[in-house]
Amino acid sequence: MSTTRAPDPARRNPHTTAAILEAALGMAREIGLARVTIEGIAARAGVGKRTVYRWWPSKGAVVLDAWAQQLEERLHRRLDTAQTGDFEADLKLMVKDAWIDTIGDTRSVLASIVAESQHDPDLAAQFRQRLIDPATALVAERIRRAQADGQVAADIDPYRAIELIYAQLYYRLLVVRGPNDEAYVEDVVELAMRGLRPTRRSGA
Amino acid sequence: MSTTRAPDPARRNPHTTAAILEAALGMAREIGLARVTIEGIAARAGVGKRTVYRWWPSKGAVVLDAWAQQLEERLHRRLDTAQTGDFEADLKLMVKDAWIDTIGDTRSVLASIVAESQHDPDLAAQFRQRLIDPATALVAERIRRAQADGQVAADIDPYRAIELIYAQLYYRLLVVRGPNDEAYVEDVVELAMRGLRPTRRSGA
Amino acid sequence: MSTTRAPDPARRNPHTTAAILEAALGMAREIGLARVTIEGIAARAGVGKRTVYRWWPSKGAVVLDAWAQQLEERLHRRLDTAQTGDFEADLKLMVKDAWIDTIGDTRSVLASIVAESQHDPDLAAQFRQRLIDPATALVAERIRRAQADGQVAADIDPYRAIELIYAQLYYRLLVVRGPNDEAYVEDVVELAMRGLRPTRRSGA
Amino acid sequence: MSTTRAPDPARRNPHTTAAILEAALGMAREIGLARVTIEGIAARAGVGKRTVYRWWPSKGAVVLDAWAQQLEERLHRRLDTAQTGDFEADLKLMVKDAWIDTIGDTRSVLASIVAESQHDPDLAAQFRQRLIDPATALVAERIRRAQADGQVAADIDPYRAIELIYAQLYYRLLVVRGPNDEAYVEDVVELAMRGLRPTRRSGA
DNA sequence: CTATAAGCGAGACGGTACGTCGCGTCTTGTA
DNA sequence: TACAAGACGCGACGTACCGTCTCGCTTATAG
Repeated sequence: MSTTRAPDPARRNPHTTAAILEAALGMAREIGLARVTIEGIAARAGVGKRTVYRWWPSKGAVVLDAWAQQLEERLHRRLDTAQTGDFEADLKLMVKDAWIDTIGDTRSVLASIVAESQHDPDLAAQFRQRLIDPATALVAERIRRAQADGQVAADIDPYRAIELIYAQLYYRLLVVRGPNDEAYVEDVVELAMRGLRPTRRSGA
Repeated sequence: MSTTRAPDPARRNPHTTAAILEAALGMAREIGLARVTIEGIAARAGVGKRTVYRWWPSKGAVVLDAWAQQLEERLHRRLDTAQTGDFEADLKLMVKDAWIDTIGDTRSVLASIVAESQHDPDLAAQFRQRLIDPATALVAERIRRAQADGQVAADIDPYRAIELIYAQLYYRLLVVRGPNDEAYVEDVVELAMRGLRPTRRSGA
Repeated sequence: MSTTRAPDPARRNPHTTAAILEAALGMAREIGLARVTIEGIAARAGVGKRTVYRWWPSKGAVVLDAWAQQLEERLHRRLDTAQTGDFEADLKLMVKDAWIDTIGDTRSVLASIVAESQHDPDLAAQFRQRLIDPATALVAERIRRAQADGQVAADIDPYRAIELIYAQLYYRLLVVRGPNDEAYVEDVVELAMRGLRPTRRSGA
Repeated sequence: MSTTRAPDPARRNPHTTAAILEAALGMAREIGLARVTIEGIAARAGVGKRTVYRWWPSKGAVVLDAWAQQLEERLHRRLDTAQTGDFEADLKLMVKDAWIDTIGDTRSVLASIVAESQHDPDLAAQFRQRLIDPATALVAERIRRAQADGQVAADIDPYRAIELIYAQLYYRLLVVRGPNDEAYVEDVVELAMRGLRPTRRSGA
């Protein structure tokens, strides 16, 4: 009974889809998401505006889609292989891989997606679902192992531990100036670890 | 020799200024900064658009100005009076005052100003200058005293300590869902304090 | 290679076009072309400004278009049927038809289009092409026949003869006050005819 | 009891006045009256807008004032000295003096003042009073003498005769393209004279 | 010989309209 | 039915001038 019929994904043209995603991500990196427009994406992809609107609800969604896809390609190389016995070392590896190697040169895209999602709850949800949640789950698992090992205090909520680390990175990305490089990631993890380690004297 | 002359602040009409700031902040709270327009601000303030553009470069700047001014009025009530001997207690008081009592009900304005500042470096600079820096300076001073007291490890950079706390608050505001209330502030400070206290073993 | 593509006339919406033309002419008659605005036309036609700008370069062009179209509808009724044997009588009929019956109540629109065309060469060209030239051609033909008949001196340029007549009408319209009615048209033609008739004595 | 007092002409600053008139005329000649603005005049004259509005009601009035003043300076050289016995020759001299020598290079200013006066009745009145009427009176006098001489038919209204001539010049200025030079002035007068001369047969 | 009322420069102000951009919906024609 | 193309109604952009106003400064009589 709906007036506007839902599009049929089976008939979706993959070349068109790829062209749109590439145009969107390219423009976001070149001029910033804020200055990207759907008209611009469509023109650059050689596509009608209608076609963009058919498959995505907003420019943020297109760019998130394109960007997340690129991240996923970069991602599955390492992460779960980073499994030495030393939790702090592993943590540094995991965070560096995610923040430096994977996100790396597209940090401004990340920043503008977070910005955009402040007034677009759907985008915010998509963002968390596609980026925050998977990354978090992976690290949470490792933290739980570290708690079993006794390398992390048992009374700490793994998700709060993750917040403690990522919050610092996002804070530098979004709020204050300052380096956000490999050395900083190490510092971030070290500062966090001070609070995560079991209190030694407690057992004495 | 300049084509566009700078306006003379001495001739600025204070009633007009106040009307614009009030309109801007009101609209930002009601419909969100993203949907605020300069046209709308001007209309609501009963003012020509030109008058807004004469004194502010962007809608973000107007809203930041209005909001910061409101915060400053709320602010000078407590902050520096929060001086018991217990650093952790003081810290909780200071952060609660800033985050709950002062910012409190205008958190969405804060979020959208940070969002806007992702593609507006001037706004970002203004934001840091008017909000981040003063709040930071105050807390940094207290941390230094706590280091002298031995309540905070001497090898910690006070600014990193502040980041450790505020980053958590901003992370919940901007990136992940979750309560951001008084109880959370306490938790944030407690988690941070775990890492800030001097390592007991060092003296042994 | 062109930045701004030309719009495709085939996709022009005829209802929209008609609404714009009607609005434009209506406003020009009611408040005068000088106080007509494109914004106003668009609003009255229930149309976006963009749509007006897409098809016409200026408000003068819209009004000229609307007005000329109306004149053309009024026109094809008579003009060429005015063919008695008496040239002066025919001339009076033709000019009255054009100036009184056709232009008649829209004289102020004519005046303001001429005014506007003083600083808009494109409009001036359009105006001549759509109004002056066709009217002139028709009368010129009749004058040539009168010259063959011996009712008009053979050594006179038909276009100068037409100027002699129309110039008087436009002069009253644009420059000096005074009636510009049916009686005046007769007077204008009579005064012109004094100079157009063959010099009688020449043959004696 | 009037709220806004009339300005006192005795206290008017002649330097200011001159600067405004010069700026206005200069701009009208350079960019056309249509693109002249009161703001522009004031800026170029180094004068406050208020001062312009104090003494003139519109930009058209300023430019007319400046232009008429210049014409008056140029004018009193000849006109009434053009008094040979031959009316046609005198007429040519008078019209050439007015149209070629006096108005000459400022014809576009004349055109735009006539244009402007289509929607500004005050300007229209000023224009006729300062330019049309004096020029007309002078020629009318000479025509009356020619009627007494028998060089012009007695049954012709001198003002209609003047219209017959000037209308042709204004028509070329305002409505159609074509030369408007010395040769054309001669042609205009000659064509008009065909109709103005007494009908020879009348005496038979 | 002051003082008080212009004229004047400067330009802020509330407005209206400009001409442009991008939105999201729509229609048309092609494959 | 997906798609390229783009017209359309709409709302906002940032700018230009409008004509009025308020501010100090200067200038020129009138007390």
